[in-house]
Amino acid sequence: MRDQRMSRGENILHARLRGRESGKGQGHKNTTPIIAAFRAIEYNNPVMDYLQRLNPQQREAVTAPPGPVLILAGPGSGKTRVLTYRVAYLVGALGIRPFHILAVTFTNKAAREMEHRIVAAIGAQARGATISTFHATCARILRREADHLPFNANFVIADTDDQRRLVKDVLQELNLDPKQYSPQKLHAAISRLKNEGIFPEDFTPSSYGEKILKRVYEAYQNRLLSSNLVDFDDLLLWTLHLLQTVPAVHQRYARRFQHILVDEFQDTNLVQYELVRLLGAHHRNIFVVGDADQSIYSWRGADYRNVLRFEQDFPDAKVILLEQNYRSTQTILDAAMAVIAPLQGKHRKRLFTDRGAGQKIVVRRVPDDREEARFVVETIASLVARGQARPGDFAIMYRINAQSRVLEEAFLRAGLPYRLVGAQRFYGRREVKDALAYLRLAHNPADEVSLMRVINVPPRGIGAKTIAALRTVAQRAGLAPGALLLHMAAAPEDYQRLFSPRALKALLSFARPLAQWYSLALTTPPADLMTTILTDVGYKEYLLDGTEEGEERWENVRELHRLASRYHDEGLSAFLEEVALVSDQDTLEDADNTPILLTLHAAKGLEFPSVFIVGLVEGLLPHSRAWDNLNEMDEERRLFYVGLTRAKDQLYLTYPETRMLYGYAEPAEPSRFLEEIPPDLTTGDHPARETGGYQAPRWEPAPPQAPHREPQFHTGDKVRHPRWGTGLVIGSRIKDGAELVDVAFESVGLKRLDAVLARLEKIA
DNA sequence: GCATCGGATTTTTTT
DNA sequence: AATCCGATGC
Repeated sequence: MRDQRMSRGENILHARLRGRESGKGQGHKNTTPIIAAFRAIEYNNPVMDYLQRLNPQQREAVTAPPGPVLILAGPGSGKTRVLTYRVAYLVGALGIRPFHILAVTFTNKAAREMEHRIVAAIGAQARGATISTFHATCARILRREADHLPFNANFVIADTDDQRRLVKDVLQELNLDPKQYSPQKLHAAISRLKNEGIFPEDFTPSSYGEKILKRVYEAYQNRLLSSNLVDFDDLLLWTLHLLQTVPAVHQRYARRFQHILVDEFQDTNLVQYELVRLLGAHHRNIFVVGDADQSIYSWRGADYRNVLRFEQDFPDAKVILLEQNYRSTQTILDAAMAVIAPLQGKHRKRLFTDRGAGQKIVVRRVPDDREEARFVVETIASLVARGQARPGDFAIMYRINAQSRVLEEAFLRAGLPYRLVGAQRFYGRREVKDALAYLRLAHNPADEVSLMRVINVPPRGIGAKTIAALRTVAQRAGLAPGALLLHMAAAPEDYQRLFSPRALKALLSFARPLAQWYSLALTTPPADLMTTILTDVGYKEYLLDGTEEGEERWENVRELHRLASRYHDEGLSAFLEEVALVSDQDTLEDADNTPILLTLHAAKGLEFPSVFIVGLVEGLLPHSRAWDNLNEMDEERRLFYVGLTRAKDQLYLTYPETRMLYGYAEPAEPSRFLEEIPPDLTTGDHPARETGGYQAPRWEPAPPQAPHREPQFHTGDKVRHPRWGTGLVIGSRIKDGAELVDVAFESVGLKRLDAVLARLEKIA
């Protein structure tokens, strides 16, 4: 009731506002109390100041009347700004309670940033709005509504690794040969079904392969449920199911979320679309922002056609195009447009800026990925040294994570700090996963994936045989193996007939502490619980095997402990959820002024003054997986487009003549996308520019390695270093194409330096 | 049950 | 190159 009234009030206010806007010429004749009130808001409210700073299209978007709104926003067109001010406007100008606002993004970082900016715009009155990711929002709803669901509220979120393990397990259970039915592919197929909103029982197989798929999907889903687990896709799927089948729940959330805003709308999948549509079915206050040209997640079920669907489902939607770019130079935009020109689309954009042409794009051909990395590091180092840039101005982007390695090495070698975006690096580590599995188990002993992960780590005499026996007994008892263990700890005598003495002893050695952790988990903060568990099982001693690697692993566990200690008040459940839902982008902190290494995917939504895109060769970008698939090829193109449009001022594009494949160097062709960039926009080694030159016949052995360079410095030379002053060269040699010079400085003594990086000069 | 070795297999991108 | 898997020997 109350909600209804409020939203009617909003509409009245809004109608007045619009009337006033369109009738500007009429002056201030109409001074009803409500308009007077509105003017007071206008002059006292910071939001209204900000409105002045938006361009007409942005302002139109921000102040659009409630109802369906579709914003098609080119890169750098101020889309985050529009979203942020829209929320600020809803609250500050229309008086909507934040409680009624739901803004969804794809990463926690984006959500945090939006919240931060909203608070900056309208202050503390913004508190209470739900600004979060799809997945986190759904997880919250599921926990609250667990009564209606086939799992309970302390479910744990299964990550990709868990999911893959489960599929493998299931294959074994069904006696299917994992070589014949790739777990990877089956898992992908299951995920695709889930993203389309299809539960196992809804799936009608139409071929033998699909029959198998259905069986695996069913078994997989049963395993998840019996473990009280939920995978990423389930978070969305179960929430949709809930809204569709439980009217009371649907009403509750549809009433609560009177205004829904969605960022990166082109990356929503069908289930997400349906969620939004259902939640907004009554009030229709749905404000979505997207750019079909930046759709790069179709492999994850994202469907940019949701943009079209939206237009169909809400034919009265206000559609606003944001085309002016405030980020990049025209040169960069021209290159970006050339790259996506071959794509077909309804609204082909024209990107423009008033920033001017700017610098040409630097294109660089290099012999291999190591030289490429060296080029990147040297370029950065020399620009920074000359005071022309700050280290934090640079981002280096690549197609696949494996490419980061060489880059990291180059930075390390040069002694320059860098930051790598990627959570997997940490959360994917074995020791981190082990420690988390213990915590998950203490929280939810039914979790079979976690149980199997750590039941014999460190080794405690529970091998395949014992595990099989445990599973059989558990199945007969109708319990999850973990639950059975708890019972076993309480009443070991019941199990003497069921297990061999040896197996029973081994199982009890795990079951007893498990039971303790389980009761401890209710009251103990996560970090303390972790300490207890790891001490109980002797995990530290297990890791510290005297090797350096062991030290490193233990260090990672301690890092996890530090993270856990931040959840002292929120508790274990919150910690586990947070850990499951961190995205790669979330690991990026913008403060620390160092170059950033990241995949092109992770770069979406970010911007940097200078951007390197490396590895621009066929097979990498476009990735070889896309070679025989037009849709995927288009997506590769968009991915490159996303990368290009991250740059504000300067782009560097590099392509090695070889690429590494499974540890071997293979000859590589320049990327077709690179060739499509008009050469005029570039300087350096654009592939089209070398057509006149001599080209070695392909079949001949590769030309001699990188030109063997002679040292430029010789023993006895006098040199000057920008920081250490003058010194005497006492030796020099070429290593990995770099010249390493030993210099005795008058100030600091003996140093070995890279001649280029150190900007060493000869003096007479 | 456990450690070790050799061979196969892998990688696209991520909530 | 690095990890995973299975077979082998203890």
